[in-house]
Amino acid sequence: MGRPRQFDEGKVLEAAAEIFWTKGYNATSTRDLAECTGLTPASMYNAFTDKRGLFMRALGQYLERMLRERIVRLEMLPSPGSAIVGFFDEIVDRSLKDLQHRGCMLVNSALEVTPEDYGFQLFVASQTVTIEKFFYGRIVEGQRVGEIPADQPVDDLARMLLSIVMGLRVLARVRPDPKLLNGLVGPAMAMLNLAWPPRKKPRARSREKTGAKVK
Amino acid sequence: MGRPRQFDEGKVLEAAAEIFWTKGYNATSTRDLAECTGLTPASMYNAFTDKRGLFMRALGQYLERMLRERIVRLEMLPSPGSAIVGFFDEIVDRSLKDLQHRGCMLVNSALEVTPEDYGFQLFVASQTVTIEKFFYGRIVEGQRVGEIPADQPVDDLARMLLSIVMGLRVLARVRPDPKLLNGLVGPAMAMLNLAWPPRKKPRARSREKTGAKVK
DNA sequence: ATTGTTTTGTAGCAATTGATCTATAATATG
DNA sequence: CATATTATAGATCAATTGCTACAAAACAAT
Repeated sequence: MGRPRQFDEGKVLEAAAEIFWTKGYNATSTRDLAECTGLTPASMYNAFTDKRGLFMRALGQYLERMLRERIVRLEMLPSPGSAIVGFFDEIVDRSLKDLQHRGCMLVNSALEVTPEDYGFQLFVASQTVTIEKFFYGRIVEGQRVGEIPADQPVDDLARMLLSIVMGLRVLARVRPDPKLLNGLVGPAMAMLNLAWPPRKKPRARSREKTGAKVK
Repeated sequence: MGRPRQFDEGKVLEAAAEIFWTKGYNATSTRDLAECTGLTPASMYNAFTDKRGLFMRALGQYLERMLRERIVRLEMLPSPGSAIVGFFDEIVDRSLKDLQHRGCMLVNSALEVTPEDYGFQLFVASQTVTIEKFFYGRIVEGQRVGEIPADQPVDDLARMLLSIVMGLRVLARVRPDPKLLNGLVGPAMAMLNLAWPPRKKPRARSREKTGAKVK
C-alpha cells in the first residue's frame, strides 16, 4: 500500500556515507546530502527522520560492508596469525590508497559527534568491541595451535592491538606515510611472533625486515 | 600607541580552547566563543583574524601547556623508562578523570578539521612528531643504560607507542574504562621490560612517588 | 588640546542551516 | 472506481552561521 520508493536505499546510504566520511558530520549539510543522494529533502526526512538518523544508517551500512565483511572473511583463514596480519595489512593498504586521507569513518565519527549523544557513543563503543573480540579470538586460537606465544594476558593484548588500529587510523589522516604506518605495526606483530610486513605485490620492491634504521 | 587591550590573551585562549575541546571546531559558534571568552565579536576578529585563527592559537597554547610541559618535565627524570611509563600513566589518569570524556584536543581536532586545510594538517603532524621524538629519545637512552631491550628497531618502536597513545585517546572518549585503558598499555610496556601499572591501586595512600604536581 | 592609532561595543548583514509546508503523484486494497 | 496510504517535488520557514560596518572610547606622541 502507498506509493513505492523510487530510490535504492543501499545506494543512498552509500552516497551519504561517502560524503559524511569525507566532510564529517557537522560540515555536511542537508543540501550536500540531497545533492549526492539525489533525494529531495522531503524524501530524505520521510525515510530517515532527520540528519542524525541518516548518518546512523549510513555509518551502519559502512561498517557492515567494510568492517564486518573483513572480519568474517579473515576469520575463515586457516591460520589465526594470518588473520591478524591480514587485518593490519588491509587497513594500512586502504589508508595509503585513499588519496584524500579520510582515515576511518568510525574513528572520525567517534571524535566528532558530541559526547552528550550517549546512544551514539554506545554504538561506536560496541563496534570497537567487535574489533577487540576479533583480535581476542584469533589470539586465543593462535596460542592453541602454537602460532602465538602465551606470555601476555590475551584481553590486554587484544586491546593493545585495538588501540594500535585506532591510532593508525588517526595517523593515516595527518601522516599518510608508508614507512610510518607499516613500521609501527612491526613491533606489535613481533610480539605475537608473526611475520611483518606480509609479502607485498610483486610490482613493488619488498622491504626485508632488518634491525637497521632506514634513512 | 593606540588603545590598550582590556583582556588577558592567555585567559581568552584558555577559555576558547576549553569550549573548542568540549564541542569541537565546527560545533562551536562565534557566539559561544564570545560568551565564554567575554570578548565582543569586534575584539575577537581584531585580535585573531577569524574563527580558525583563534582556534589555532587556542590549540597552540593548549599543546604548550599540556603536551610540551609534560615532555620537558618527564625528560628530566633520571630513568628513561620512568619517563615513558609516566607519560602513559598521566594520559590514562587524565582521560579517566575527565568526566566529560573529551579525549585529547589534538586528536579530536586532527580528525574534524577538513583534510583540505593543509596548513593545519601539517601543524598536527608536527605535534605527533614531537611525541614520537620523545619516545625515540627515551628508548635510545633506556637501551644505553640497559633499562630497555634492543631487540626492535627504535623508530618503529617509538611509532608504535605513538599509535597506542593516539588510539588510547580515541578509546577514552567512547569507552572510558580503567581496566581497558590501563590494560592495553601493559603489553607495550612489557615489551620494553618496564613495570606496569606504575601504582597499585592507591586506596588510602597519598600519591608521593614523584614530586611533580598533578593539576 | 590635537592628532593618529588601536580597541571596544552595538547592530546587523548576507548566507546557510536543519527542517517543514502544501500540493501532487503513485501504488494497494475494497 | 473510490479510498487510504505513502512518496515526491519545490518552495520556504525560522533560526543560526561567520563575519563586518560604524562610531565611540582609550591610549601615545606631538
